[in-house]
Amino acid sequence: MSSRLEKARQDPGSMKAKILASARKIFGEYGYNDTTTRMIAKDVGIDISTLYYHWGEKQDLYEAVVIEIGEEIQDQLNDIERKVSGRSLTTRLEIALDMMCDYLFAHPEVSNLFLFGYFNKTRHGVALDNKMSEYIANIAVAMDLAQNKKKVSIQAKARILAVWNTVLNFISGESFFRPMLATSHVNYMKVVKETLKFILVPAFTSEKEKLKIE
Amino acid sequence: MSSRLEKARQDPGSMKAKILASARKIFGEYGYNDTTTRMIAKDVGIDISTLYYHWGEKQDLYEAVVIEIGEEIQDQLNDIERKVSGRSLTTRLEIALDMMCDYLFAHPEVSNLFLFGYFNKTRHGVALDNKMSEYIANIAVAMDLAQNKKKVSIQAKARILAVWNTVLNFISGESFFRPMLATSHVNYMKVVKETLKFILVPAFTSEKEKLKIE
DNA sequence: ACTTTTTTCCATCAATTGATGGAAACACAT
DNA sequence: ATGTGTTTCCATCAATTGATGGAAAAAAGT
Repeated sequence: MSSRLEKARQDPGSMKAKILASARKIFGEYGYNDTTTRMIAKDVGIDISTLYYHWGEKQDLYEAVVIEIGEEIQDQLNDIERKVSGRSLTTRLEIALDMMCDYLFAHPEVSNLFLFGYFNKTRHGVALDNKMSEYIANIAVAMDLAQNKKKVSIQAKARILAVWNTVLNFISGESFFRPMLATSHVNYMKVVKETLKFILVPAFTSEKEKLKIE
Repeated sequence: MSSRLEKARQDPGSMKAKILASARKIFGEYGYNDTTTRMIAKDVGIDISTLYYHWGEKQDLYEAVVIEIGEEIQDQLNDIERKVSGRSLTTRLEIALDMMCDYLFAHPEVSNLFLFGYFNKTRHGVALDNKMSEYIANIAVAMDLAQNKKKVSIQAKARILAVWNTVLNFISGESFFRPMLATSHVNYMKVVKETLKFILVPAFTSEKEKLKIE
């Protein structure tokens, strides 16, 4: 299935790639179980047997989507790490939150698929679990919560998870939260960024001082 | 359907009530679409037509579950408000987080159903949306983020949402997060509480000082 | 003991869904 | 043009699922 994904990447105009793109969109909107192969096929404009011809089982197609997104996240984290290196902790946090928000708001299916993966009891092949631990370790080091990728305390991990989730929730929950806030999409993005900084920056910057004591 | 719920409440030993209890469990575990009426019936130990005899459509049963949980949350918030009144902001936050965590860890299906409701594009009748705005306004006042229930700023609302989501995520995501933290259930609960306080208390207590300036 | 009402289960339906076989349509080299 | 391999679609299957009709069983009323 990894080779299938590679082929789709090699030729973005190929039917394989088109199907993958639609699959990503639909899976991201409805989750694995609520997405039917017919929905994806209709979105591409093909018969479902054509979809099966190119991708085989529904599961394989889903896994390809998950893998693709996993790599995208990794790229994004690398980008962020490059941009924030050398800055102060507060600035690092602010830039990281801004960049992550921009990316996720532009690709809302990503946060949806993450959250679907978290809370679904019924597992569908490869989840994002695998890479998750790695991401967390990297972020912990980048945010000065750990000196060594190998040795990240449980507290540090939990804090990263809290941050990560808070971001994902605001993106995925927009259709639910925005009516409550009675505001536009553009202003919602602004408020989300503000709120994230408001909540997260104090915690981690005052922790910096606590660390000196320890 | 409200009268149906009332009947179930009147006699907790009734078949109606047993079905409701099982429905709450199963819906909370798998979400609306991934729960079949057969799963619930099997959990109760009855035939599915018995279930339909008592509750009618699947949707009605689901709505009854949502209503029940909504009322439970309201009670819980009232409890909290009673206990924290008069305390300092920091203490209020700490007590509120502790109590909410205790309740949600004891009833994990509650946070699951909340999150399912947030992110599902396919709506299933009554969601928890309605009460949500009310809850937020109440919490905002209780946490000194607003003077008046009627006038809660968009920033205040967003902050409450962030806190609320962070809590829900840790509860619902336990099966996903705990392996990453490689710890026991009991210790997970402890770490979650610590993490929530770590992240949330500084944000809101330093805001308190900012407010004096404004 | 008898009706009458309520409750439970068996059998079944129609719609949806993941998946496949096989025929047609297409592409392309010779 | 002919043959070969690829791609696409139509028809269909088996399993699942929400839902119902009707008969049996249980409870309640007289």
